[in-house]
Amino acid sequence: MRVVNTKGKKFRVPDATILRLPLYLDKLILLQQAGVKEVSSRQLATSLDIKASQLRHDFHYFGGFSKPGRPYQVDKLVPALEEIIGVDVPVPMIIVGAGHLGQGLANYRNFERLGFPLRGIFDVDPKLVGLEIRGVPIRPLSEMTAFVKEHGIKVGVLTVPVNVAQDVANQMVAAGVVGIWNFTPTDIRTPPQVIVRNERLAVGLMCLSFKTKRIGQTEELRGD
Amino acid sequence: MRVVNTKGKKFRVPDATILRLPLYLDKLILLQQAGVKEVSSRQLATSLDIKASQLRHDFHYFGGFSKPGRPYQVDKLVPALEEIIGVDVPVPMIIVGAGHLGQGLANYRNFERLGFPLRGIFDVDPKLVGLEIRGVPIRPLSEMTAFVKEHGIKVGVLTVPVNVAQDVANQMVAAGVVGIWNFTPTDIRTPPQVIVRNERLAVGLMCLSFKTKRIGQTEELRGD
DNA sequence: CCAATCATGTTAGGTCTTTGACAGGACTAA
DNA sequence: TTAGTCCTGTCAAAGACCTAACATGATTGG
Repeated sequence: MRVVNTKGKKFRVPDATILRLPLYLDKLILLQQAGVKEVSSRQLATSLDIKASQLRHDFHYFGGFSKPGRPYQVDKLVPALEEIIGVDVPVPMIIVGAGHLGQGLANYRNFERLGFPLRGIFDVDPKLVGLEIRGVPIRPLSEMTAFVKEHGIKVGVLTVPVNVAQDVANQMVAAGVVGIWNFTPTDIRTPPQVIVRNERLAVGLMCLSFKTKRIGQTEELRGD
Repeated sequence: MRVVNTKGKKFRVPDATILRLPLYLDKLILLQQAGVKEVSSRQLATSLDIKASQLRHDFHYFGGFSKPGRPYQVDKLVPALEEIIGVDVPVPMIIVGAGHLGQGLANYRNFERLGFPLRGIFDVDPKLVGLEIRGVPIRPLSEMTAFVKEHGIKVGVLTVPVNVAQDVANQMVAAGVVGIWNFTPTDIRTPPQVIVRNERLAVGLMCLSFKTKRIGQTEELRGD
């Protein structure tokens, strides 16, 4: 994965590093909210269950964010990472499907903070239309296409029932959405220029279960 | 990560492979539901955006699931993977926090299919207590500890407001839960033998945004 | 029966990622 | 000032992982 730095110079950054940047930012924002001003690579790395040298190595791709002898300043690191990840340029999004999962996500305050302002919520159910969640009204699905075009919506969250997922996704793509965050447990087909991220919750659960089942076997498996 | 195969022989399987197994299973179950009987490594790999040789390599750690010349049989592969991952031994779970997110997760049918039967839902709100979601009643939080002990609950899903997350997690741990699936956007502290999986939804969103923002730059960045 | 095709199992080699080690800057206390 | 401590930036070596390539087996059509 190639990235362009502030001086317009191109340099290569490993995918593995890119994937960790959001984790760093997420943790740093928690620290910032807790009033922490400085954090060392060791502290930050420990809290993320990785090695400090790896964290410094990652930061090194971007030139480093401190100088030898001084820990990182949270208030400087957060905006620096936000710019690298692209959080500083807001990406307006909509949620399609206002069932419990959709409403639950709509209540997540952190999305705004992370550059994803929620601009609209859509559903076919007339009983839901008109309700407001944190100031954002639920609109009829039929208005979605016009809304996306008018507000330049880039990302859509798909939280509809499985059986209509593909159909609704098609509408989103036709309206101009370029990224779909798919919470339905099925695959959806899209043109190649549209990016789909499948949030397969069951996968996370399986990983957790895999680990918990091996707790009792620690003795036997020691030495890994 | 070490794993024991059916003959009781120990062999090492890379972490990266382990993490892909749930993805394979997830996709295969979709195929199975669609009535597909056979699938080649190429087809399966393409749908997951990985190389076919990698998939075969992964399967090779477990001895392979077919023989040269014949594609994989979905109906044999699914149970084989289920046993390896541990899905065949059910892990009863509860959801703590019956807000929208909690209710949304409670509606996810796939969890049962994947070995995680939902046994209980808990909340402090008296207005929610007594409601049923797919046959599972919402109970008062005060009954959680006894319930966990009585039913041998192993995994708890944490979908409570941020400010009470740590407190509720403490109660879960004290009751005997060994795995916590944390949906609150904060860190929770637990004894080392309790496994916490943080489902940082914002991280997934950031990865999606990172990719969508680079669509327009493809020209410039070609050659990665 | 034979050739062509399609498929997996298996391995070695290359690539990517992580890790430990260390040079040197900054701060603190005496 | 100086010794001690803590910290980052940097790099090379070790380790983990991925991939292309190929041997071999199954199937199909002629």
